[in-house]
Amino acid sequence: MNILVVDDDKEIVDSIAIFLSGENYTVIKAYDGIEALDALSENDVHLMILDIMMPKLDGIKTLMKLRETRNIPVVLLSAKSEDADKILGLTAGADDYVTKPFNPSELVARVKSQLRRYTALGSIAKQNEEIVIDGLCINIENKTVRVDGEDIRLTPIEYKILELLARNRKRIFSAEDIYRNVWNEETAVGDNTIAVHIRHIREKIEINPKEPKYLKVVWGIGYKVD
Amino acid sequence: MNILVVDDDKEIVDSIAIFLSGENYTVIKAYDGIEALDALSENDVHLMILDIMMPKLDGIKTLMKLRETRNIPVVLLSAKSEDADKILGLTAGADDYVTKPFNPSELVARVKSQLRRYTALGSIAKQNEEIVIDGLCINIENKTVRVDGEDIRLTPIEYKILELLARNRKRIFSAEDIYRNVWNEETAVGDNTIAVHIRHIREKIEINPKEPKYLKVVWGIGYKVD
DNA sequence: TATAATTATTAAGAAATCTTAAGAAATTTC
DNA sequence: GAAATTTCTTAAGATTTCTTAATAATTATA
Repeated sequence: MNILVVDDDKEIVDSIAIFLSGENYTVIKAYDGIEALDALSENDVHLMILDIMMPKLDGIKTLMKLRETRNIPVVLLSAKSEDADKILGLTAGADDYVTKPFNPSELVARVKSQLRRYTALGSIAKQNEEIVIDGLCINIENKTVRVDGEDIRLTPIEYKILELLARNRKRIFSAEDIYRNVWNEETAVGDNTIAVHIRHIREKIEINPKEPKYLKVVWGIGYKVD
Repeated sequence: MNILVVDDDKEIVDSIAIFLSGENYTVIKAYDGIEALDALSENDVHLMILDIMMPKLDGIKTLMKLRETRNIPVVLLSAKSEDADKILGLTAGADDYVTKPFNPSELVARVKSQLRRYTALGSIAKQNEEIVIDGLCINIENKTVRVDGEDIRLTPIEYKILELLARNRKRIFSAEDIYRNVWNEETAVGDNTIAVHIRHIREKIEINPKEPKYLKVVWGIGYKVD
């Protein structure tokens, strides 16, 4: 679970990070609203702890901006314990409100409580999303693939590559693009590794791998599904 | 939306009721833990506001009893503002904690916040009595499992894991997912616990654990029942 | 057409993941 | 408080998946 901690006071961010890390959460740090929004778009954040008073973009505005697109739990932090502020924050779409100075264990307990509900059974409102391209059918939720009604067994990496390409139909991905998206790392793997995976996927989903119907190569650029 | 308000102080219950009614919520009242549990079984309650210090059955015990079967949001009320109590309450499965004396508008804001999340995620819990998957039959109410008509004895954790997977048929749960749902905690690194429990469950419910019919592995991702 | 560049194929060893077993630690039961 | 049960830890063995490397085939271009 990835938690984004946002406060312009680096000491506070660091101390919160220590407590959360102790509970095996991954912590991402940001020091103002702009940085927070950047971090949100670049990472798979599951919960945000957000200070209200910050330079550039304050917590409430950041929260409202976030709520335009995302629904993750947000715990507001503030020095003010004015009821009016709490109400404003909660009305703006926060899930909880903690006033400074706070007991770190209480904050951790509140984080757990929010995550418990958010990730609880079936709560993650995943609709049964499917990508269908001719006879190729990818079920995102169950991570299953069918071709002409027949179930296909893909390995985790094979599946991720196929989902990436199918999700972005007609877009061309270089080997490097695929690597970055699937492995989430910088260190490059041997450059024909991708080719090998592509071959394996083709072997499984194509009638005739020599003349791929789904997974096509674009010479000198990369691969695509169209 | 129906809100159950529980406090042994009738004045408090009444004043909360006035504020909630003003927001068009329907209020159900109870004055101790026993009454609360009765009210819960007799009404379609969507959220509970629960005082901690009460005669007969205190708030924490009431909450724990509730959590055995239901998942509605619970806001704890307490005169103590001790952090230890907050943590205990939140750990026991509460969704929020408000200390007396409180600003009624803040309480209403927190109620709204909880309901927003609860209803947004479509958590209206369907409590199916039984899950049947071929010869596997799980009775949710009695927490019993039968395979081909024969009773199977599972330990509490084993049962919870199986129910989780069976309730969400075909959905794949990583070890981390299972951990979060069953233990309400994050996984420690290098943990093999889930694998061992899976093995034990298979030993009990599968004819041939080597070729599981119900509890299947999805390599590199997790486990599922389908 | 010859040549260089890129992609495809294959097989095998390396790495990661899962299974199994056995015993220790914690909890519950009697 | 001892025994039984349940849960967790550890580690070796089995299986699956990933990567590498060497070679073949294809495409573009000079």
